[in-house]
Amino acid sequence: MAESQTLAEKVFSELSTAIVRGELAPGEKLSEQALVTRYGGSRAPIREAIQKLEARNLVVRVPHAGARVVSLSLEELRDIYEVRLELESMACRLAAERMTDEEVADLESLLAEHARSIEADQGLSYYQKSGNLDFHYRIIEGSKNGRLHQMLCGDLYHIIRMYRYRTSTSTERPLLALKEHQRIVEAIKGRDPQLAELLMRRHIQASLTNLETRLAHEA
Amino acid sequence: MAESQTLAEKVFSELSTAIVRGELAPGEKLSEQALVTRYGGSRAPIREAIQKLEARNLVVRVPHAGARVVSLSLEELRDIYEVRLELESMACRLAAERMTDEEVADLESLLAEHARSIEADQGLSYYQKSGNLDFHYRIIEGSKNGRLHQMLCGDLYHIIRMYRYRTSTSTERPLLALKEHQRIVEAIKGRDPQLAELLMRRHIQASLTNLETRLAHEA
DNA sequence: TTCTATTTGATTGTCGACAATCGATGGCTG
DNA sequence: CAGCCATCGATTGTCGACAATCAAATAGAA
Repeated sequence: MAESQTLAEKVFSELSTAIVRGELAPGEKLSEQALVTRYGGSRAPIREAIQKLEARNLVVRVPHAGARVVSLSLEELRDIYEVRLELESMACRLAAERMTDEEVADLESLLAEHARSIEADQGLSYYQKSGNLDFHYRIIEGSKNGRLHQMLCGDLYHIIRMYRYRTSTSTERPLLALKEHQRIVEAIKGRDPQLAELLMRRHIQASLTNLETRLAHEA
Repeated sequence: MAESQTLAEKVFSELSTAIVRGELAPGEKLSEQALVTRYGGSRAPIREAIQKLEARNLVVRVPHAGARVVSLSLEELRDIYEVRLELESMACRLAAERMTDEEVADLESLLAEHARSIEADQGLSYYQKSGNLDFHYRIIEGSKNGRLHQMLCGDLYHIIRMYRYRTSTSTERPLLALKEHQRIVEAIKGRDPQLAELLMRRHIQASLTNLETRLAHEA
């Protein structure tokens, strides 16, 4: 059933996950010939896949010189986080205004589930990976702004996740994060856009400083 | 000297300006064959150009069905403006923090020039077109955030300009806009990020409501 | 007549080969 | 020996043709 997608899209999605997972190191060159022998097909769909990756800012392509996996400097990473901080705070404010009561209830039950899985000391890794993303994702969707959703989920998140893989080994602070999440949902439930925005801003800023210290230690 | 650019890029830039200028109507189909006969070359570079246009959200491509010039609904246009409002206000805040004194001085002289050209009742159209863009562009650059610059200038502005062409005939309010610009620069010069952000937010919001009423009248 | 199934036409996706360009290796000159 | 230039190899950009897919027009049955 999933065979209706074009070959270029399949290669694109495989390459995309490979880059995000770190299987292709930042700065590594993507030779069209090599990709042909690996993924099969001809050069045309591979080129198209590479262009799609370029559109998502996962690779950089320079004419007549080929494509390389993007390699961000600390300044560029900070720039991205700065933009994400602003956009996601905005999304949270809009979500407090526009989410339906049902969506808010669903969000609450999601957090309750997270609390249980943490309390049982199970699935800590789950919460770090998917759970955290689920929470943020729902709020972004709750903003009811398609372009905002596209920019955050389509463009920024892939890059952020790509750089998280290298640094996400250190012990997260799931309990603290969960509490922050609960307060945010509370603000949304109370239909307090300004408070919701402020709490989300602080929440992301915390994770930003967290990442910065880790990157500083690494470098 | 400018012949080192690849054919695909040339077609891309020509198509890009054609779309922004409205020579290609929204929703119009872009047949690869037709583009080949018009711009020359083969289908390969044309396909690449179309994909680049898709990356900038100027066309939408559905597999096996071809590419069409993007046609935004009122909701989508509102979404875009909502995001632009937030990002450019953010840029203004950052500019107040990070612009060098020299850049601020240049911005002041630019506004003085605008004031002269308006006072002389000359170049009103110039001010509407390039002048306004120049002002916003410099502030975005002053934010010293490359990603922010890319998102605003690379992705959002083309679409916004595309829809301005159809509605920019009504008499703008250049005098009022100039005054708002001057106040913004004053805030930046005073190194007051919060005020600068607030003023820019109001400034863009005004132009947004302006556009909305015009679109409503048109539809 | 109207709805459905089919065929047809055109458009897009894919392929393999050729030409243009860039980076590297090696030789020549000072 | 250092530095510049030419040649070579490899990679990318471009081309024309073929195969797969979709949309419309046509024919047939209820």
